[in-house]
Amino acid sequence: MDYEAVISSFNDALSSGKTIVLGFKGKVVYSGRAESVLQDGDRLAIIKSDRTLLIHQPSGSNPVNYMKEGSEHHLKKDEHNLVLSSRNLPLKEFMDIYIKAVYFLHAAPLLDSQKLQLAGTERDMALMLMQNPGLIEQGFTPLSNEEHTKYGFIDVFGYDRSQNLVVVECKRQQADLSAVTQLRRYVEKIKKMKGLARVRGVLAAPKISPNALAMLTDWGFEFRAVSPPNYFERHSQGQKSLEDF
Amino acid sequence: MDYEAVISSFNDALSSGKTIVLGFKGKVVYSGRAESVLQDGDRLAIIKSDRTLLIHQPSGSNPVNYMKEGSEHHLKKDEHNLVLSSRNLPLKEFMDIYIKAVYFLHAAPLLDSQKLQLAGTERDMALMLMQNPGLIEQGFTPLSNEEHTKYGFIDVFGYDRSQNLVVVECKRQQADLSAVTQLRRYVEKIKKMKGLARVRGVLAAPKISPNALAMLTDWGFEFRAVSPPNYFERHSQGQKSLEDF
DNA sequence: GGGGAGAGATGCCGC
DNA sequence: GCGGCATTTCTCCCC
Repeated sequence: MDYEAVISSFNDALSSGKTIVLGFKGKVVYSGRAESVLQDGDRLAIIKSDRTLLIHQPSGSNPVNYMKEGSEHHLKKDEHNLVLSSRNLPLKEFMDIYIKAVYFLHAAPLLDSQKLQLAGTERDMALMLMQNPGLIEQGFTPLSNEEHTKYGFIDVFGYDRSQNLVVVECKRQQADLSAVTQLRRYVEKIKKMKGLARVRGVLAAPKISPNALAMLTDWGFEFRAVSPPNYFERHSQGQKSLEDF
Repeated sequence: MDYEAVISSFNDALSSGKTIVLGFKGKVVYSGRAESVLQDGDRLAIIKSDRTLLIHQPSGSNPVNYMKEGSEHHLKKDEHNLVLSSRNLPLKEFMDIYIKAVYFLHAAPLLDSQKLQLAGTERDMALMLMQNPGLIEQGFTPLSNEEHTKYGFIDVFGYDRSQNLVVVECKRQQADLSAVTQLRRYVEKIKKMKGLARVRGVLAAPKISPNALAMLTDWGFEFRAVSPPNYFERHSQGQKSLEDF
């Protein structure tokens, strides 16, 4: 591929805010929050309209290297090869890509103002428990959302039927040791703030790891098997599908 | 763009394990671990040789939607549009992309056997402290790696000059509340395993948040300002650069 | 802008 | 495969 033509197309695309996709063979060197070298291989470079740079290998879901939004990119010829230099001065991050071959270069002015609508998060799970407190236990009475925030980042917070305070920590997937220590931290915070000797801690998650369960029971806390709400599962039998949104 | 030609190119690329890049306008619907809808917009779809699918919007560093390695992908015509259906039956995940326009389609047989060489990780920081125990304090004696692993995932572990056990937790960036609770968990584990009343806990990080510092001192632990080793900074004044590797 | 915490987290290593 | 944990985590929310 003609390097002059590549540089020309690249600069044109960059200045007009197009999204650029480059298939190349080369080496990637990064220096910033850490340091890395990735020896020659075939990769995909993507420069977005916000000047984010992603380097993707032909497998795996994460980029092997990247530069954050607002970075500067310069493509230039260096002896026999192309070099793509990216820098982000405010973040003190630098990347150099030594390009040995260009397989393809494509640029298009992509426009997208949409945001992802997501259901089934931990927040949805907490809302579900506020609306169905019986999923924690009979007689559980959640406090309002206002009061909830007053005590910090506690997912669900309320009283059991004996007027004991209950702190509920939700996890949308299997709860681990850090979920237990997080719950413990919240319970201790409430005890201290309220001057109470007894505050119950409940961990609500679809499942829990054995070690986490051991630590949970050691600390006198409880586990409730609860899964996050799933819009599709709740509505699919009733004719409606996600696609209708 | 001719849809028949697109489908033909796509199927050919997919069956031969090429990496595919598709610039398109359309809607993305996902159902699996959660549920999501993303209304019409211009995006990039990437299918890697391991059949990972990434959907990227024209800004931001993370994919807005994705399907994991090993998913199946089928592109077909549906009335006036194209539909890319992806499914991963073992993971019970599904995605449908309703394509209103194809801006470009490119496929190339990318080959890459290299792994990223990364320096400046938390593990590197722990090794640095093992080799320079004075960074923790004078008289600190780390135990060997074998003994270290015996007690679990503790970063650095040793004795101070008064033969007190010291547990060191490293963070490569600012330490937060969860770093303190993690340290606390390790200290308690060692106390229990060894039957000791006193075990020191040290948090080594470049900095620490105010609340984390408060909790740390509440628990009688200590903070040491230590930054992860940075290969480039250590060698740049001595002529050598990362690029030489 | 910083702190705190979730994420459809992903990826790595160890058992 | 699961468990435990780091990540150049990234992203969002809220102060």
